[in-house]
Amino acid sequence: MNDNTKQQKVVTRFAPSPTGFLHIGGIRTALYAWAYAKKNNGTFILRIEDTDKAREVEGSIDHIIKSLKWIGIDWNEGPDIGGPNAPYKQSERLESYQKYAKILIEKGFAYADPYTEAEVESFRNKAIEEKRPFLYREHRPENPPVWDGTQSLRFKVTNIKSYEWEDLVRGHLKAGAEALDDFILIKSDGYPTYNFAHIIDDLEMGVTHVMRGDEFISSTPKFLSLYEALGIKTPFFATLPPIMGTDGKKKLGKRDGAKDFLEYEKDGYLPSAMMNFLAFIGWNPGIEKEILTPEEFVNLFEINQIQISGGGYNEDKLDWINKEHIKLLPEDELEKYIFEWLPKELQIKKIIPIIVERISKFGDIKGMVESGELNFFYKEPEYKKEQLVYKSTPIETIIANLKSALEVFTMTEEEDFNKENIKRFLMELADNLENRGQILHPVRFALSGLEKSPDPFILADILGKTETINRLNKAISTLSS
RNA sequence: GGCCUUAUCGUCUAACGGUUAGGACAUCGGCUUUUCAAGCCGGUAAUCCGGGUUCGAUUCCCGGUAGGGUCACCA
Repeated sequence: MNDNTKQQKVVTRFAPSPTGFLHIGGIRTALYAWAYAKKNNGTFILRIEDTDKAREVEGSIDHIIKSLKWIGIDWNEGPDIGGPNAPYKQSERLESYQKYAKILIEKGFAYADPYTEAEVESFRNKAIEEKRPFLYREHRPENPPVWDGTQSLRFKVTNIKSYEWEDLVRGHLKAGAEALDDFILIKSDGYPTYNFAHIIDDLEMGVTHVMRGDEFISSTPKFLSLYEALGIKTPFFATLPPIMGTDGKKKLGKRDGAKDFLEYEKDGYLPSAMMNFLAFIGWNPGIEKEILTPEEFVNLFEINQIQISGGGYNEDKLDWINKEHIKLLPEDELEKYIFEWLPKELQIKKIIPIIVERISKFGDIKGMVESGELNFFYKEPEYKKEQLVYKSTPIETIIANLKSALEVFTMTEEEDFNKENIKRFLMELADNLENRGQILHPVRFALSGLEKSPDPFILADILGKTETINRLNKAISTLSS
């Protein structure tokens, strides 16, 4: 796009405000900024925009850090690790904002707001009533008082025009002069607004690429006029597409069901799968491969492949991606990951294939454990006599079949009692019947007590010879009673 | 209401004027089969509407429609 882009070192940032948990929208923004910096051997900064004391939620910063770390995003500079441009919390950078505020006042680009909040509110209401956009500058005081820090400080727009600019994702963008107003630089409580603070911070931290959601397009003229007044170069802008809610209509937000990002961790999704999933909401590398490791994603990532239009997300796809990532896991990691979710009694190697094979039925591993499908292992199954019967097979036949299975199992040596042998023995018996279900169904049911479960071979293998025989005996006596 | 912005299968998307409009998820069917899954194979399914530019528009332009954003001492 611009030859200079390649020359300078890329510096990106993610700058959330600590007003609660992060949802996938925020993480996605962080992910792209992180990936872009990483791909270009640049710097990725985490900055906390805590200038709104009223909305601040205790513990948010830890929560943000935890969320980012879980998915595998790391940063070169941030509030927890410091860096050359410390501090990384806006509430600790007040002197900087003061400094630039004074420069703006001196240059005639800022003035104190003499109105009370109620007065401004009435101006606004009048504009709304008249169905016009609210513009403070229409009420700009002629002789504003000297700013003493108790009033809010406003930017004075002098160049009222329609701005046009280039966006790395959206291309040519513009906004009407209505988007330009005397916005507040510093609030009456002494804290700067986002509009002011982020520009100063980006300047001081050397941010080269600003990535954010499309809700900032309309305020870009404000930023542009401030860059002009300060006489500083604008960074590159990359506007990210919104993530829509599941209904595909409204933009995703906390009020319409956006989950705390860490919920996905609690449900047992794999962080690499989550990253893969989020990467594709709003970006596409143009190849057919869709399962990407974090490394592959970073290497493939390009700003010009970021989507323009908003996209919804569907958890079906997330479940599928999760399953594919589970398949990618090396054996030891797979075991570690799965065991984390299993009750102690279920933490045995043989159960792993069952989980890998059947997880997509439940979406996430937490759901699978909670379904009770795995309980057969440590809980003696309970069932009714009829449940053991396959279709309309006579009870006597079922009993006889269970007895022949029992006989074969009893004769099998402990060390030969494995899935392959069990299957071979059982299938030999089954093939002599008019229907394989006449033996396979009752054996499976005797072992699991479930209408839907893994096959009887793996069940017997996991339970072991002794327990398998116990359960078959129990089934036979249940049927005989 | 002003300003801005977006528009391809149900969903996420590929296509940078010429393709039988491709892929993935979902869905449907088949195979497999003791159940539910999984796996393999196959099918259905899309360029919002109307004008223009062009030999030729999903692609470029204009209008309409629909969605989204914004108009805070929130970010």
